[in-house]
Amino acid sequence: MNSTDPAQATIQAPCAPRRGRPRSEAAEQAIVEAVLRLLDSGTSLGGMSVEGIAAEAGVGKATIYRRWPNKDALLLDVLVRTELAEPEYVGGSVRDTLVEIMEFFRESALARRERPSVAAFADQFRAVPELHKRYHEQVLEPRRARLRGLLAIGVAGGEVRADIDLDLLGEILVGPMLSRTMLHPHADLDDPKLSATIVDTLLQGIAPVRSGT
Amino acid sequence: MNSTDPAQATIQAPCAPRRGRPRSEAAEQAIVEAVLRLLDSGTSLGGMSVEGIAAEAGVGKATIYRRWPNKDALLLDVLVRTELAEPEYVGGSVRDTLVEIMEFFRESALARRERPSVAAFADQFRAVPELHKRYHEQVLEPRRARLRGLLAIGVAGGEVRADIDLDLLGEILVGPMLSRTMLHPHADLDDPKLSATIVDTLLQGIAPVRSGT
Amino acid sequence: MNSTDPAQATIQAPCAPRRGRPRSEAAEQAIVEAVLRLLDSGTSLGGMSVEGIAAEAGVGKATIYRRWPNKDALLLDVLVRTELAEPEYVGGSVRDTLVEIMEFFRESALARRERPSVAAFADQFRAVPELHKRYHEQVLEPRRARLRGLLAIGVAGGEVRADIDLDLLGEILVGPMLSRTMLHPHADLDDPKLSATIVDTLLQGIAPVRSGT
Amino acid sequence: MNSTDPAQATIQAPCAPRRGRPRSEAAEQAIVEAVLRLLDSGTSLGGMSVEGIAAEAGVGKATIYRRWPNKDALLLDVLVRTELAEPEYVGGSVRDTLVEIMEFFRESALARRERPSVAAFADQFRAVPELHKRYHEQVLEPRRARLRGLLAIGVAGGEVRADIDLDLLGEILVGPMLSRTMLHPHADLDDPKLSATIVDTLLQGIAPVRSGT
DNA sequence: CGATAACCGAGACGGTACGTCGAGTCTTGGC
DNA sequence: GCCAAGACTCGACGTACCGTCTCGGTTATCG
Repeated sequence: MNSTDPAQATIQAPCAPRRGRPRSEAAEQAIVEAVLRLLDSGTSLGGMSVEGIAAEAGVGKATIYRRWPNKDALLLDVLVRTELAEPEYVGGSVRDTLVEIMEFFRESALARRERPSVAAFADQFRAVPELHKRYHEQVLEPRRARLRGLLAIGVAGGEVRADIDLDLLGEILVGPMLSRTMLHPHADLDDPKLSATIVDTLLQGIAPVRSGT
Repeated sequence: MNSTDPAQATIQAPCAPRRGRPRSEAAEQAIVEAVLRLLDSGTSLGGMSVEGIAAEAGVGKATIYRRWPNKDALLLDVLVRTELAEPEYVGGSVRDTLVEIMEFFRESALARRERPSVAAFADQFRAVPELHKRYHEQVLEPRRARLRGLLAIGVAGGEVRADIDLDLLGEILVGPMLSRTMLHPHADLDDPKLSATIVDTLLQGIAPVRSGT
Repeated sequence: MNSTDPAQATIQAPCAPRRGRPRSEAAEQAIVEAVLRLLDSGTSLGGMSVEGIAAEAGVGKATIYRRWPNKDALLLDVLVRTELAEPEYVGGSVRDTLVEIMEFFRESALARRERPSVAAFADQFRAVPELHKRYHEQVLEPRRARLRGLLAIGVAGGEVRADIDLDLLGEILVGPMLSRTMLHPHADLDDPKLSATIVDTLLQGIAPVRSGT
Repeated sequence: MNSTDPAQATIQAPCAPRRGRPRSEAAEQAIVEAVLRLLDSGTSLGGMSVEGIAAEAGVGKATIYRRWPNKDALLLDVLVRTELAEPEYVGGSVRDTLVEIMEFFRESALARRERPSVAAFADQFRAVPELHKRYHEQVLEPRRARLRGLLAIGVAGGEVRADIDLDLLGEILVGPMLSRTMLHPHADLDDPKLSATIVDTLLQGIAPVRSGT
């Protein structure tokens, strides 16, 4: 990822006009799929070029720039679109649901299509606030809200202590997955017990069982 | 950050020859300092160019490429070199030492010089294993070992449960700092109570104090 | 003049495509004129850089490389384009026409724009046959054919002996001009009688008038 | 051939110092031979680099620059040194001697070692007067003087007309060889009758035998 | 139904940076 | 003061992309 840096750019999803020939739905799809195909064929997100994408998609460069203001916006959009849909967590104890959530993160991280990874944008998030804003609004905040809701239920049901910052809790939970995605991209994510271990460790704490016991 | 991607590159610190005019120590320093100076003056890590660095350092491009195989290697090297030195954690309870460690991470993340941030490399770590290897060996693994040692003391002293994967524990601890650096680079890191909160949350667990007790 | 030597390069005049935005006629002209302007301002052909030309022309380097495969091809093309147009030699005796032709060569050699001189390519002609081929086809052969035609008329009209290799004759005639361009570039070319002297010397021979006379 | 052009450089043969260790004769020879060897192995004069020469000669670059002020000076020096020694023209008619001289030129042009050809310097002669001066003094002028002497004998003996500029005559004679070296480097030089043809053509003139006869 | 506005693929445009190479100079240790 | 080796600065090479701008041609919708 680079762009010439000046960190301006207004990141936005494709914006529609009103008159004349309408934009080709097919072209848009071809572009996104071309990115995915290139990713599959070994190109890293950062090593992607708009020219390459256009060629792979059989599309003119202008057709891309008509839809996204720049390369980063396109790539981030692909990232957002390929975010796995988080399942509805309906029944069960809060503990079990937390494990389910962690499993979702683990599988997301494993997913072949997860390759367009947030990692590629971490640096841009700092430099291009719009980029971060978009990802935050579309992915991070909804996820965080959902988690907060769940934990609130846990608090109400007595499964979770009431004096805890729920957002911080989310960050702690996500920590290991994030660490393995960002800092140790070759780390092992295959162990299906990982999620349960994390949740239980956090629930029980790491200090030996207290007092009277 | 980009490079032409092919993810080959042999990342290594400048390797010295033995015959002929020796490499100029001054030049090397000038280069690293030029990077830092550019960072200060607003250039983002990703927006840095070798040509700009050479100019700022008053050095020929070849002098840079003689020492590092490409831009990324140089930038990573600067990142490694500017990593704050982790203090010796000598006395006190394990809990207090953990808080100190977290404070170190928080301050690192805040530090002006932290701007050459890991975030810029997260994507490269996936694509260029040598890059990751170097960072892992020089920064991550030492840090992890230190943490493991400390937690082992905690286990021995009865402050930490014995049945926990210490590396995983490290990942959990670091989680919030990582999350705020990578995913929420504009997040608040100023609260000095944050470290204690995280450590204590983890020590006590988030489930209400357990029964019979 | 140098290039990295390997003497491959396919020298050709700018070749047009058929689809997409057509090549800018203006850019092409700007490039050639920039070369000429630089020549005027003192830069020697050999000391010319593509970067300098691009800058002077207000054009991207790629725009140059899109049209010519390398620096030498561009420079040769400029040389060919600035070759003075040989006048039509219509009336008069063959002797007078030969003098006219020699005058043309003399004036070409003198011409300000003659500065992009063949001399700069003499070495390349040996190493890069395509370069020579192009110059031969576009400049040398037409000139030689014209000369051959004229001399043939001379033979028919009894002004020139019939047993002479007309191409060799051409080489002999051109000799002094070539010598002064290549070996004695500071030699005197101002004497307007030079051409007549050469032609008459050659017509009459250098041996004293023969026999009966 | 290029150099950064500024056409200054003081061209001179290796100039000796006075104190300390004397210059290695062997090194000098190794350098010249390295150039010749590179020429043999296909490198063109223009495509030669000082670094390559130094490597081929097993010599430091400084050792070269201690002897010649720059690349062109070295190359010209090699050119001058490899100039074939012109034979003594002792007996026979002036016509026969002229043919011998032309043969010498033809063989020089053919000679394997003639590859370090004047052609490579034609452009530099214009831009770097010192370069031309040296070649002129060491090669061209002696040759011209010898020719002038011979022709003077011819005039005295009645073989050559008295009213002719002898230097111009030399240029006319050399013309075809020069043309074939410079403009038609792939031209045929194998015909041993060529020299006689040129000389006789010039002696007799190209106009039909004159009147009264 | 014909005009017209916005689309489309292709590819050229001015730029910036890449990583490499070479020129001519400087600096080691060693003879 | 020489030597080989190889550093140094500088500047150009030819390539690759960026984001923009034309081309000629196509396709919906409006008048």
